[in-house]
Amino acid sequence: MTQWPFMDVAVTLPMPHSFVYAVPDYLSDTCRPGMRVLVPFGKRRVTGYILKGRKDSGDYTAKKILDVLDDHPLFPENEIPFFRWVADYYMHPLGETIKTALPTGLERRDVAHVRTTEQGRMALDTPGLSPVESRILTLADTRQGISRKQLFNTMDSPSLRSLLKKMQDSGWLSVTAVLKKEAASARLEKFISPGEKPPDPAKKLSLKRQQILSIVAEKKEISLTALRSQVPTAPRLVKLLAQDGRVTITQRRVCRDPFGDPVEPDIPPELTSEQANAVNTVLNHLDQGFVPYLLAGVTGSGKTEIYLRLAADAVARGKSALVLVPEIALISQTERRFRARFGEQIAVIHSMLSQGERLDQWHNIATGKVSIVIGARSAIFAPFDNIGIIIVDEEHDGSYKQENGLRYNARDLAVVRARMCDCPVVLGSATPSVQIAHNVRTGRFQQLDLHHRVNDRPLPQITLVDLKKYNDAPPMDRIITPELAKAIRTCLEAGNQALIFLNRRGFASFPACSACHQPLQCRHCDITMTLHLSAHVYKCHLCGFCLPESTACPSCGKKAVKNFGFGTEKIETLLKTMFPDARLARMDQDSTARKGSALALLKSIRNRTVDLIVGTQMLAKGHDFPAITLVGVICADLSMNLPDFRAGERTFQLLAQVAGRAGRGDVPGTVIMQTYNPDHFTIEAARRQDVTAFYNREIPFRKALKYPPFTRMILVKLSGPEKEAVEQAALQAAAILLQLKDATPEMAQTVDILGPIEAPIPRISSRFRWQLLIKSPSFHQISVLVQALQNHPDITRRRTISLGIDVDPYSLM
DNA sequence: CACTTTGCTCTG
DNA sequence: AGAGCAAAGTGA
Repeated sequence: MTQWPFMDVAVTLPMPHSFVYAVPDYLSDTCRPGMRVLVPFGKRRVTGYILKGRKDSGDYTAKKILDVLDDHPLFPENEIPFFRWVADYYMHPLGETIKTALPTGLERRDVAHVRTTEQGRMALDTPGLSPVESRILTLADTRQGISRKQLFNTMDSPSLRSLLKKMQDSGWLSVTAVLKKEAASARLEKFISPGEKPPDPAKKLSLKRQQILSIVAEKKEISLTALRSQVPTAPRLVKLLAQDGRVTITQRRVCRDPFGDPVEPDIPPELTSEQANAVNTVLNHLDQGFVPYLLAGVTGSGKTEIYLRLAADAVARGKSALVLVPEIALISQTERRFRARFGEQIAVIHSMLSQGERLDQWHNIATGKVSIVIGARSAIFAPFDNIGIIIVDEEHDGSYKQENGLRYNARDLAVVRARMCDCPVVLGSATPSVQIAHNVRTGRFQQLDLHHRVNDRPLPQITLVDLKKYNDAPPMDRIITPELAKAIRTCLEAGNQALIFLNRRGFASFPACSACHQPLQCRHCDITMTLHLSAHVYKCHLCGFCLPESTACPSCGKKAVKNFGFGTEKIETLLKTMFPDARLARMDQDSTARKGSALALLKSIRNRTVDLIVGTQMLAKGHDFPAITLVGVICADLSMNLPDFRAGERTFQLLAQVAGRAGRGDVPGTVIMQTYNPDHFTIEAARRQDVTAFYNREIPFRKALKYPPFTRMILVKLSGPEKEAVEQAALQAAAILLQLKDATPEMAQTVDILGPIEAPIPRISSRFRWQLLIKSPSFHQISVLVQALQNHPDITRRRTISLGIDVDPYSLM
């Protein structure tokens, strides 16, 4: 291997370009692209990623790499162009893009710490000390001191900077750089194997030692942890035995296993003719390299089996397969089926893994131990160097879009990465997004169809119930109408399961004061809080702020808060009184917060230890529960009136998906959908589960209003702690954009700048929010425009205002 | 004038 | 991002 004297390094800081570092001799054998390094950067040390070697340092005097933090690259060299593409497209610094792609907790950097000196401790007694000063001296009086940043956060005194300087100058405080360690690291374990020396009969061994030797002799090799479970004092004894040469101790990296109980291997079922067709179409066009497919298959048509076959084929070709799935709950199900087929050949990546588990999965991928990955959105960055196919299940799902930091869309990146790897990409959905359906119509995607459910099971019958006719009915009938109640009863009496869907968690979604008529607002955000009865609090769903159940109205001080509105918790209580004999479960963010509880709930549904399940959208998508014959939708219109051009699309998809949970077993399914808008085309299309009808209505609307897929958009979000400053910045940003736009006649024609407007939620976590929407049929135009804005001195200068750039926004909130 | 506060540059 | 420094404020 060529040894380079210098390296291009991307540091984990918001820097647009990479930096050159010198490789010290003692590291020249270890440094390779894809590894993390600790490098000096200005006055401190930060983590960087080696991009490539170079023979000279250019015009720079390169500083030396201080340390190499990996013994194996975290990503293959051929993934770097992909990272560059992502950084470029989403206008995010390269180093931070790579950091987002990698498992969390791998960063090391210097953090400035402030510590009280002996002199400072004595100064505490001096009179005339300001309360701020004594507070600092107290806070910083620990072994490590307190990080400068934390100090700035805890005390918002404006002149803190100069005060600290003064206190440092008088010798009360010392400032040191403390190297922050990785939060996640490899787990090392000791393994014991028989030693070189033959057992010495002259030397008498204790019973315990003999026991250890016999275990080790029998097992050939055993981990110290396993040995300790048999002989508690093993750690000490083993060390002594090793000194005598009777055992050998080796330390090795071990994998923290996130998999639960083993899965029985399955027998691949025979494909339906439709399934076989789809599989063969993809396989017959492998020689064409990159081909994007939309696998449009109705709910229950057996898309997963197609994924399994395609992945198997990729592995047989000596390549790897990347499978993206929207959420953890779904991963568990897909993971089971993949493990049943492929055994231990798979890795999983999702948010319910611990940092260490995620690192180990990543390591298994990067070192080629596995060739299939199943994961949520971030798995699109899996460090494979030889991808044979990329699959995106439930392509339409919004959870593929990351909504903070690097705002990427994993579904879109799947297509980009497939193009770079020159391999097919299959996006599957029963309710394809308007975007992808449009790509099929314009010939950019190939469509694979599954019109029939497996075993020709019928799609469920969907009945709409008009909620308007219950406007004057008792409250109970307005939430669970007599039609729905009757259907649940019939379902339960037949011994089947029913799923009740409401896309809103909590007990009461609209607490308001009966004295002053003000809704109960969050202190930090401009939204109404939600009552969570089981936790006895009102909770803000945006920032997590809580008020006790017994709170007085914040605006008038009277204890007169009444709980209007309803969520899943309330439905659960209602159903409990209506069907006291039914075994009831609720599945939403609150009931699945604990690790493993989501899995336990899904298991109880599959094992039929519950009859009636209330849930939010985490239950609506993708699951296969054969015993569910009834799906009840409490309110079909909830997501429809959001200020977002995709509200209709989302509503349609959600309703069609949730309906698809019914009738996946031998008994045909029924769906009762309660709605205030039974005549709306979105609801009507969902009732008939008619994707085409929905598009035919939706497409002209998108075209007329110049929305995607007919336009490209970038949403520019500005936020900051001061209302006026944010507004000023937004107006200025708009002026800059407008000027740039008008300077180019072509842009003046085609680019639309909407806003600036105050965001639909004007304040979240005490930050005020404004936004601008930039539209044009040409992505290049808006990209150039926003990049110019991002680099504009008037914008970069304002340090209290943060600029968020959302390319291809999914939500306009 | 002494001392803050703020803006700007630079980091290999 | 964060550190250092120069320039602009601020109050006598």
